[in-house]
Amino acid sequence: MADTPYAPSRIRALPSWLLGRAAARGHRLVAEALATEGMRMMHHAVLSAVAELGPVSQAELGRTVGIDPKDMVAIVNDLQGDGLVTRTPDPKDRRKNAVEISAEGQRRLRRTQRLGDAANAELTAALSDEERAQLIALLTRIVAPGE
Amino acid sequence: MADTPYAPSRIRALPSWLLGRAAARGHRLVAEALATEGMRMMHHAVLSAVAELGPVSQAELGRTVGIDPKDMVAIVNDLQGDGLVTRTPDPKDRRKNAVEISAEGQRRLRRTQRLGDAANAELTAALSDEERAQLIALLTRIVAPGE
DNA sequence: CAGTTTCATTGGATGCCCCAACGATAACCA
DNA sequence: TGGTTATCGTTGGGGCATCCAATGAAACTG
Repeated sequence: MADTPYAPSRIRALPSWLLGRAAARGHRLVAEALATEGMRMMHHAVLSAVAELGPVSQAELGRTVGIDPKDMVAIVNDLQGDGLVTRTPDPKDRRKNAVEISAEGQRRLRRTQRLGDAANAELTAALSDEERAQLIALLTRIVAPGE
Repeated sequence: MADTPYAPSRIRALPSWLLGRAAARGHRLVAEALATEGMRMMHHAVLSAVAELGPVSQAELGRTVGIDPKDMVAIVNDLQGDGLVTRTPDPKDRRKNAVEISAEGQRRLRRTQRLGDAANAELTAALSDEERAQLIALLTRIVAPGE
């Protein structure tokens, strides 16, 4: 301990630290890319989930994307205000809103998906295809440790 | 595109998304561990950097750890209030504060380092030693793309 | 010596996460 | 059936981390 007086920071070698830094860079790159279409990351994630799940309740959207119901209200409000999704009462369960993507939402989603992919390509530009696949596999196991 | 109607979310396979999720889990694990010593992540990081760099200005600390000067003021205030660091005016440059770790700060740092290491072990528990080293290497290249 | 830069500090804004409550509705179960 | 429990959307509030702008003091530059 005392014999390593000026060792390079232990913290910088910790997975939690590296993950935080890498995530920050990824967030910045993606956010900047999406901003050119006036979209934010969580809005894009929700829009993508809506496109994928079809008519879906806000609660299920929140579980899928990992967003607090409180924040989901604001996001769906924004998406609806921009005409990207529709929010209609579910006739089968009148508690729920059936959130569905609109035609303009699909067009917007195609553009933002391209932007997101490009940002991710830049994020992992230093990696080969094989290394990128390795990283994704390792991260997946860290994110869902029990599954 | 149209032939994958219910494909699992594209977003969940993006490095930026996985990094965000993994970083969130790492942050949660480390923060919970450090909380048992009444410390927060950034406080621990700054304390570790102070121990490593010796008497150092807040600005250099901020550059090392990647913290906004505004936040550094509050963190050093807390660390000083807990008697973990000392903040004395630098005689050579009266703009700077010379931040230095105290004896109690070193004791605290030893404990929080153990806690941080344990949390990181839990974070990467699903990985073998070799995979953990791979992950660290890949993340390092993502964090510092040009270097 | 004048202009520029750095430093510590303050102020303010934003985004994400968590907890609590509410009225309406649905599901469960005895 | 009726009474309890759970879910849904929504509103409210708070904590925490990150970021940008500005300021006065001090140092550096040419």
